[in-house]
Amino acid sequence: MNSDFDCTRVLEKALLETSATLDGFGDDFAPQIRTADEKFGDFQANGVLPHAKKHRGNPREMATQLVDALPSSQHWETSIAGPGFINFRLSSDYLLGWIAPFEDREKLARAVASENPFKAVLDYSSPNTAKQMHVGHIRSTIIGESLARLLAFCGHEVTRDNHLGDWGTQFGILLYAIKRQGSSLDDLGDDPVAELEDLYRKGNAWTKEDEGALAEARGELVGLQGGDPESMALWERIREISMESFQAIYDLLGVRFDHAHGESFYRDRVDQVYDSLLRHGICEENEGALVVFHPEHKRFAKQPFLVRKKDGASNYATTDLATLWFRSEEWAADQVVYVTDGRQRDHFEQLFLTAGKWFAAEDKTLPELSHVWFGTILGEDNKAIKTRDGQPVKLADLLAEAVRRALVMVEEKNPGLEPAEAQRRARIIGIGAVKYADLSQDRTLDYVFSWDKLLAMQGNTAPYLQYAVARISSIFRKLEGDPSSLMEQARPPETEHERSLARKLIFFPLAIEQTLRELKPHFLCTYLYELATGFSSFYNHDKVMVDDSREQGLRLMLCARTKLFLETGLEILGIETLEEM
RNA sequence: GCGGGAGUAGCUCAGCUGGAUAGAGCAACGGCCUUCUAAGCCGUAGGUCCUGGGUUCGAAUCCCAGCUCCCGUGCCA
Repeated sequence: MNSDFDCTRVLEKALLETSATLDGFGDDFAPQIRTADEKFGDFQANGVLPHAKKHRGNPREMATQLVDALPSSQHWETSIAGPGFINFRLSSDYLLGWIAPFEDREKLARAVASENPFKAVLDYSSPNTAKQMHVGHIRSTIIGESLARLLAFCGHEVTRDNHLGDWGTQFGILLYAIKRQGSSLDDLGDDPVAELEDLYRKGNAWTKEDEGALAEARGELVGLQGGDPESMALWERIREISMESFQAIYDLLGVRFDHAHGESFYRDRVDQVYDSLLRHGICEENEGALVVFHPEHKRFAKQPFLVRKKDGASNYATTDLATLWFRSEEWAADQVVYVTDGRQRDHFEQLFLTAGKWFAAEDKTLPELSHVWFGTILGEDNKAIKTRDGQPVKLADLLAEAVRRALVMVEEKNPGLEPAEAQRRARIIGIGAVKYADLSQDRTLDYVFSWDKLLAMQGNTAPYLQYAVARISSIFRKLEGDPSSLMEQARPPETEHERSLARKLIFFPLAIEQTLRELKPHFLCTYLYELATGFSSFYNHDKVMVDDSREQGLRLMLCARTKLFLETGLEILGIETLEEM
């Protein structure tokens, strides 16, 4: 990130350069620049207080000493308040100077670009084949996509991998059910994946009540794993059918992957994992299974990480290790981000510990590993939505309902709009609403599924942000004259709302940094919402179409920059915008 | 049992890792459309930040104890 882009860095640098010249300050001073309450200023430095405590000084005196020594600047005014806060109020000229250069996406992207770009692999969505996606799958897909876009926007090289659950014991039962029922996979009706799910349920019931059926299902699994051509062909077809149904949802969501190397992709690579772990003495045999213990860890010293079941089969620990190896070896990943449910935290902690030892033993550099976990979507009973009992809402149905509700509003507000255009707007608004509803909440929190929560279109929602963008577009449509030549004449912000909006704009880098640091999109959502409220307030108080060309120039510039930041931020969230709503 | 997450306005949630008088949205109430899109703006009301201690200039945030809910804890992922 460009160092002038983030004002906190500019102020921090100024304070540090000054404090270094002062006798009493020492070299351990941390300015702690934060955004300030608007009534105090734009930024504040809190660092003098703890610093004074540490050095047994008087904080107010030390703050005074520091501020007095600070070279006078045309860019900001300083003041000292309370026990020793240093407040900075940026000058109007500085605000204008900061905002003016961001004429387009390119200039913004260049300011954001990381000095140290790396290769990141994002592992997200990851549904199970032969099953429909339901609301429980929405979080990984949406959060993962958003983080992929964020990393890419910050200049990193991103590989998106859909780690499908396409291999495992369930296929024995499913193949058995298909053969017993004599089903044709090419004639499963309108909703083939629902049909597959149904077949699995039947198969499951049969194997539970009948020993013979269970044995046959196991036989099917062995056959599949042994590469039996007929079984393999069925399995392939199941994968295709599933991918088609997933793809319809991904298309609607605007999600795309570079790869979909599911678990099956690694089925021939797991033996190498056992061999290597055994050779290095990382795993051991225990109760017939191969397990990894971590004696140095208080919990995982006793709680094993199973890498091979006692029947000799691999499990997800094995494939995850093989997958990580592949991503490191073949894709040269510097970072791997896993976006999954929080209930898998133990698994990933053990995976990371094991991988650390394994890579070290193999003398390989371990990529930086991040488990980006999220809370569970709960049913009305406060329990996790389960596929088994009670049908969870299908993801396709949720999205369809979102579009339907948005269409009602679009038609109400634009009577006579062409149906195709109304449909297009409804899709962008409805899907945006669903995505934003999920992304705007801290991902680690559970929430209870609610149509009204996910499909809200008023207040802190995607449509509100999209609406701000649409209103700005409308201004530029109606403008007579050349916007760029008007903007060149812009005077500095003066009115309360001009200043307030400009101030919101300069916080953009902070929001990006915070979101990136924590890999939590809700920080960006909060920022964009505040930017949009700042704009709405400005819009209602200060008319853009005014006679004074310098005043109009500034207001147009504020509109243009707000639009760019909102569009860019929404694009990172995976939310489309509209010229007209 | 052990480990983890959560508890903030009637409801849903923020609160930038210890800062100034705790903020939004929804719901409620009252204003604002012959003026750039009212999916909006302005205002009013609403709080023992689960409870009790502690640490200090200063705590929703940190430490201890307790209460409630949720999750994980060897062959699912």
